[in-house]
Amino acid sequence: MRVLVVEDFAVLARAIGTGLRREGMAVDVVLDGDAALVHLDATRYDVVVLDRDLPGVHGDEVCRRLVAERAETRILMLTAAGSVAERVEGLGLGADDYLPKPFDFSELVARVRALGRRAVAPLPPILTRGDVSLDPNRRVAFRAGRRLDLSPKEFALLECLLASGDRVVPAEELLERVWDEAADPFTTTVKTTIRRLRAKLGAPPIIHTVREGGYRIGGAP
Amino acid sequence: MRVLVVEDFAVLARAIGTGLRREGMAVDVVLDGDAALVHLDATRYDVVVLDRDLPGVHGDEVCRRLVAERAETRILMLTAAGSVAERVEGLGLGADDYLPKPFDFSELVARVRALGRRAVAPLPPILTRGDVSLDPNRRVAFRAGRRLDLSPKEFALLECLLASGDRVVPAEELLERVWDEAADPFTTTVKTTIRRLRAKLGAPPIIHTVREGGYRIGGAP
DNA sequence: CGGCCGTCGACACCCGGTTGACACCGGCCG
DNA sequence: CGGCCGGTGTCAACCGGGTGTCGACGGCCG
Repeated sequence: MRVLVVEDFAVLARAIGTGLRREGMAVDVVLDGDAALVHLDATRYDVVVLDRDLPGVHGDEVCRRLVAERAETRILMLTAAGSVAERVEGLGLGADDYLPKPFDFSELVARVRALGRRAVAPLPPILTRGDVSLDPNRRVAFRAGRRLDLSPKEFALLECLLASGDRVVPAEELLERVWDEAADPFTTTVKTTIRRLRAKLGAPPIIHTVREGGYRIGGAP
Repeated sequence: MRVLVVEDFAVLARAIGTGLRREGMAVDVVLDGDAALVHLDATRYDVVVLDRDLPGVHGDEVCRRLVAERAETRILMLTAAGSVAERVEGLGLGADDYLPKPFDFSELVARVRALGRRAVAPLPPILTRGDVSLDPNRRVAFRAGRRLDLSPKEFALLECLLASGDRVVPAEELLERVWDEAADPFTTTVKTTIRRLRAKLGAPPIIHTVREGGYRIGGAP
């Protein structure tokens, strides 16, 4: 885990740096806001430990820039006085956590580590087939990087096809899985929805029809 | 956060219930061990406030069952006498914390909240998504640096959405987590509260609606 | 004790996307 | 050549979700 420590009080900065290194982190230490910005431009950090009161560029400003440009970097802000007002301000700037001085070193370690853990993306259970992908949790689907705007039925249909791999799914099964109600077996709604889904998926065609069999997504035509 | 209060002294039980609700928690109250077991089978609670001396099934027994079956639920045990021996016993049964009667109500709140935080994960205390941030401990929330003045329900709803990351949260799940079991499934309170929350969050919209799916906060529209 | 205010949940209503039926077309295959 | 399966165009009804409003409840303060 890469950590940047921004703290103008040199003794404290050094202590934090060596302490975090002893915990197995890769730590850079800088003493003012300007140096912080230079380092932040050059390197991707997982966590920034940021003193609020800095000479030169103020900690708040560093924080603001960081939030705007590097959404993936987590910020632990150190504030001098433990006043509620100050904490509130730091929060409003987009810091992910704050720690009032003086603090216990073990607490700093725990919080930096917690932030680092959050930095790594959680497991994404995403269905993919060719250039089509679908995230059931976020309820979004993409084709070739472009986001698809799907209605609920279209989404469920696509999800069902993707979940079936390259198997041919009979229309009757789709009806049963997507329209879980008492499905009128003579309905034309599956083919209608397939049509609209195809239109939104665009070219080249990726939902193939197997005559008398059903539908299959991706793979060979 | 969902809390179950198990306390046979009805006046105290009621008081604890309303007090915790005022703190924004979804609270169910039962008066004996049998009812507790029924509720615990039916619902997933984050924290159980458990009186040790219960008519019917004893608190210790409830605790034992709970530890065995629901590792993710935290237990705060209330005991009459504050003897060390009792405390040791309670903890030995797997309770996560212990509070001797009589107790100060603010301490109860603090401990329940601490347990609730621990229940999810050792997540950093501040939830952030885009330019919205929220501190569950201090009960404050911000958008773009401006403090939001939220009612308890609005706060709990926002907290729940933020804690769910970019997952789509079904309205039914929100109802279950933010409101308590008196929840009539046909209620319109979720959409009403969502509306008021949106109004307070202001522009640009950050709570997205997924038709037939639920609500999702932040990320792409 | 009484009135004021914030909260919260219920209706009633509105709106626009979604959906599914119908009619028709076109091509593959017997 | 004709039947049949599946694609297409169109359209009206529907439904899910947003909005305005009101009344109940409870806390707080005079």
